[in-house]
Amino acid sequence: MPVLDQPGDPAGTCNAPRKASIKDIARLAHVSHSTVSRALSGNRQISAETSERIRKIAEEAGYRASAVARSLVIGRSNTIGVVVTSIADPFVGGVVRGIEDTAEERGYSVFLANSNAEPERELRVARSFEERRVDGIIVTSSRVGAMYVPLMERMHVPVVLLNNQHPSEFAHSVLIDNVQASLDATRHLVRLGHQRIGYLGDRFGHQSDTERFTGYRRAMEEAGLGFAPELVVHGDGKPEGGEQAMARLLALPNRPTAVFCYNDMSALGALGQIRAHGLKVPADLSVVGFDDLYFCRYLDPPLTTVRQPLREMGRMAMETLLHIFDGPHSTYNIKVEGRLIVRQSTASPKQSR
Amino acid sequence: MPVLDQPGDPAGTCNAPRKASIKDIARLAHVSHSTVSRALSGNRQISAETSERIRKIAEEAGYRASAVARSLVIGRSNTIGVVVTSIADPFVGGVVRGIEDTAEERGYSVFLANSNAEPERELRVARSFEERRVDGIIVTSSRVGAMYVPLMERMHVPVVLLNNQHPSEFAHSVLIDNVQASLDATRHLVRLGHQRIGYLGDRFGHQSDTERFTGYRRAMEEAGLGFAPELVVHGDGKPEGGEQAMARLLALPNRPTAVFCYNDMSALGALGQIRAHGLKVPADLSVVGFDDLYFCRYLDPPLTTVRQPLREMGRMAMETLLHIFDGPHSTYNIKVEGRLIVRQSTASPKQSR
DNA sequence: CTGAAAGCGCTTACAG
DNA sequence: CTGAAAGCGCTTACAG
Repeated sequence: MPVLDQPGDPAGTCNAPRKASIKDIARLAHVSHSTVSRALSGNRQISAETSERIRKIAEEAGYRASAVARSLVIGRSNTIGVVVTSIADPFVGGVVRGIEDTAEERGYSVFLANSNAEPERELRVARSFEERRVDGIIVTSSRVGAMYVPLMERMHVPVVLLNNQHPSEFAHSVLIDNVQASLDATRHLVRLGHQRIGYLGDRFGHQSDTERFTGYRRAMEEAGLGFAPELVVHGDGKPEGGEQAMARLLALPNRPTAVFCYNDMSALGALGQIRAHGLKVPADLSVVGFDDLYFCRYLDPPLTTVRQPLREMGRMAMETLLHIFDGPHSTYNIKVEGRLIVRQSTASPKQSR
Repeated sequence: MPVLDQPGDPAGTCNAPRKASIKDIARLAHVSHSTVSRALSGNRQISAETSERIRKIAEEAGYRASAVARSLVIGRSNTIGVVVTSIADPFVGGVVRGIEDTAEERGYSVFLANSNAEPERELRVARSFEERRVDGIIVTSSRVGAMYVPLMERMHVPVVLLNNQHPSEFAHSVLIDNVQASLDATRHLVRLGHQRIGYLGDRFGHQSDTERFTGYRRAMEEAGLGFAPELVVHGDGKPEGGEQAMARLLALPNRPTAVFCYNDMSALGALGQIRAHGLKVPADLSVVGFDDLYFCRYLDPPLTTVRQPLREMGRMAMETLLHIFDGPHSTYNIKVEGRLIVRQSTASPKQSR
């Protein structure tokens, strides 16, 4: 087994000796480092035997090419940056899984960063991605998607917005058809006979919230049920906010018989609050969520919700990036269909008399 | 505003023009690129006015230093690699949040990769991290923690194992005191008066499963309840597996009155199965989980479980890495205390006569 | 206080 | 088929 000489560290005292470089392998193989580079990158000009010999030597020496040196030379890093609000959010987790799976298959590494929905941190993250020379960026659920436009113009790096959208030459997007999905969800409640239907939204003004509210309102109006502002409350997209918002709905003198929630996390909190008030779902109140997170079918009662294909959406976002990498790009705005999954949290309202 | 000349792309036709480099700034500022480098890195030798002037020019030119070039020179990348089974797993999400928050504070970027619990993919990921020249690696819930030892010896990069452990000069670990925690959990059930207590484990042989089983068994024996092999079943750490394993317990002629589950995800499936059999929790069966994922307190009934401080554990893993980076390192084996959170899914068994 | 030079570990025209 | 040379964008001794 070939041994590298470690100049300056003869006794191996230094606990982080230099890693083998292409030059070390060249010396070991008695060829130039250019030849090593070619052999290892599968250049077919190098004779098969030389290639094989070099490859074996490199293997035995534990040589691993430096992606950082290569990136510097070729002007691409084969990395992408993913910025999420919080990776602890199960929606985000599903999406990132799809992104990373696809990236890994295609030889890309992914940088992950949480913005915690703080614009200032999101800016820091964007700057760091820029310094890292990522080849592309995927952003989920940003409230400052517009921020990326100048960034992209300077970086000349494509950005895919997931779960929100911004019209721009550089910003691509993957998102669910929120209006249609929430139209479906609300119509489902209407069809069951509900007349007072609440909307439990998100107070942060995400585009997805606006669109889901639009679908809700449209369904109400087309059913001739009008629009009652007191039936619209806002949480924070998390269980805690759902709890509080639901409390406001329950405090109403004439409370709704059904609630459509912005997302499953909000619905989780809403369900807890309903239970705390001694009410039953769906007997007293029907509840619909959005996302179809993994826990929905295990709740009691199992939650009716709109399924978003999270992994698939993540995959699409990454594939969009890949398309843009190897070709002249138009702007991609991919719209995914949601699907209403009816479970036992929705039923016809009790007869009131 | 200074303008860079873009040699070879006069018309700006190329859609990815070269980013400004230190040389461009040097030309604009009429100084050497060494001076630019020093000014921008805050070297105090450069006169304040020159520094300020250069900084302003760089800012206006939209200059962003290349972390990849810097990494090559300084021999550190200021990145870490995180390998997880699946980022869609809520346990993992919590931990990674803690890791990334800490990394970001300290100027480190994080590479994230899913292993999907496939040893072969885990190997690919490790190789890719090696090529990326990450400064450290954090691995959660690996079943092949031992695999990292040769890798680390070659890379000379510290590895922190989270939620599993391997004795080695290079492998550090952060994990909960599983034996104690499951001792607490099982004793809680014993104290409530349960005698037939099941253990719903994980079939993949994670170290954490072995340890939790040990705590369970010890508690059973110290209570003089002995050990009944038919009361031990195995899921897959996910709701589906929990469902199936629970079905086997419920099919027993003399079924248990309480079940301690390996984790909350398994418990979620178990609860669904219990309900499907028309049984009530806790009246017919008490259930205890492990992890205290965010949904536990919103279940019906809210789940008694052992809280693991996920974010905090992630933070500790990253801090361990940071300690090792700047000092001579001993081996860190950090043990965290779990805490039993008693909710309404556990109660005394019904009197059988 | 500033500059010229060397070098980090690769890739890739350009010769031969 | 292989090598010598240049260069990617930085940092940092070494001079002055």
